[in-house]
Amino acid sequence: MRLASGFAGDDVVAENPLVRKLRAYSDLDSDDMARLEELCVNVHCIEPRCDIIGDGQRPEHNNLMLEGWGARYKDLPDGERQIVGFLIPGDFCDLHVTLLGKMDHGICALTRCRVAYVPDQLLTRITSSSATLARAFWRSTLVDEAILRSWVINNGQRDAVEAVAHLFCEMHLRMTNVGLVRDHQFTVPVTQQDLGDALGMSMVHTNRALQNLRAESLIQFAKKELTILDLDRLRQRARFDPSYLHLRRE
Amino acid sequence: MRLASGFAGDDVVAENPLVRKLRAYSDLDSDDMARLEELCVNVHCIEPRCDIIGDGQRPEHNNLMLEGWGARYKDLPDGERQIVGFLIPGDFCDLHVTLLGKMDHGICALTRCRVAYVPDQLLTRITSSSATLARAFWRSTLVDEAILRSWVINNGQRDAVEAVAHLFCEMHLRMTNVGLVRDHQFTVPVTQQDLGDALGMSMVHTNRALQNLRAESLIQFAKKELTILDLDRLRQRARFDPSYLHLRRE
DNA sequence: CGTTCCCTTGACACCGATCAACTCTGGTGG
DNA sequence: CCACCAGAGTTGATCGGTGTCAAGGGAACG
Repeated sequence: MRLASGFAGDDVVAENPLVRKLRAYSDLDSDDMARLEELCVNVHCIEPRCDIIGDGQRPEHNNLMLEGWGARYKDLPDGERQIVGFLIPGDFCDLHVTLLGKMDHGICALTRCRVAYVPDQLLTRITSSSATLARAFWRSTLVDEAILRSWVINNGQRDAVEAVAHLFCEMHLRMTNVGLVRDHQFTVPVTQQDLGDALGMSMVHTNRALQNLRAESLIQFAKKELTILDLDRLRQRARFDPSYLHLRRE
Repeated sequence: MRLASGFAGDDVVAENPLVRKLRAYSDLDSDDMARLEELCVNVHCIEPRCDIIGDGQRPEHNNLMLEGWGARYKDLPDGERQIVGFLIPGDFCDLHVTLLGKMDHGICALTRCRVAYVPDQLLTRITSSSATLARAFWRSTLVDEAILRSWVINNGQRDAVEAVAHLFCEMHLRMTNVGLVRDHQFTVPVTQQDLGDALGMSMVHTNRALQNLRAESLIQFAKKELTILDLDRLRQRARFDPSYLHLRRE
């Protein structure tokens, strides 16, 4: 299977993104991988700027992102929107949220997305048939939590330029992890408004932080394509420590 | 069993805090509750300002807070500290983090704490013997994640006064949930420095935000005791919506 | 070829950081 | 009993980062 993302250059890249992602945390045998493929049969397309699942809804299945980017968001009473997470291929939107009942935030598509609807029973069947996979899912939720902690730090302790740089470093690793980075370049299909909503700053100031990073020759960012010109210096600028992502390489 | 916290007024309050907490999410039968009690046998005392588990350590057991307050924190290269979570009785410090290997943040005691060391095998044995408990643990980790999202919003979109008010509303509900609130009053054993570290603001400004809330007759806060004078107005001021905590009442 | 969305730039106001000094409290020891 | 001290809280003055407002530019698209 070859994804339409335009990055499918070799077999590894063309793999199922969920498989790619989980292999970063655990060794999977071919049975495990086959089981993961099973999860991705019921695939739907979502148009950009449409909700994959809205705030307050009760999901009937788990949404698994196969292609495209999404954003977790929360709309506030005063009309502001905070983005609390970006979703890329291989990410579950709402793993086990059926346990909680209602969603306490929404998830919307930033691009046209391909999303697999995974029934709860299928998920429980698969995790109970493979302890490895059960652990791999656990690990991925723990990493999601670690990412959230790093976002709290981002909004709390870093200035504008550091915050943008840090987010780019994080997305660079996560995208690499699912094989979507080529020559230090990858798609970041967000507007500067979205970036600001994620980092808790205004669009104007986000723009100036980006210009700052460009002026220092650390990145290029145009037409939703991000190129990292000097990874080491970018990470220094962001005070980025990749350990919270718990990837086996790095 | 009667906790030494000084709040043990009736039998319900005197219950194991873990039992109290999980009953907010799920119906537990007496077997389940007995199993939870089993988790709390190996209890240790931690002195204030000591690490319960340090950044980078590999935990050999799960730490369960039985009494006292703790803080998740991350020290940054420049000497700043960001607190990314408060731990109160009934909270697991590092549930399943053994799956990830190293801790990516530290947890320190804010007061003298009583902490149960729960071996991994015991935890897995108990969750596999009761589907209800397995689900209850899942739910509590999902709520932890929801709390983190609200902290991102706190640091991103709210001004100083709102942020403090929101944190107090959250702690009020969480403390109520484990029976540690009496007459709208409960212990919040943090310094204004700690508060600032949690909210991403300076101690001086935290102080001014507190004075603001006091001037509006919304709270009293002295000697680590917080009294909520007008819950409705405090929640309005904080734009607090309790649904993210997914408690069955509220 | 005009509309729309997104990016960019400048001016200005303000929130919150920083620095510094002072108070208050509780604890310790003479 | 008092002197001293350390930690926490409080206050005022000043500075800088960021938000806000407003206007203009550029690219994609029908």
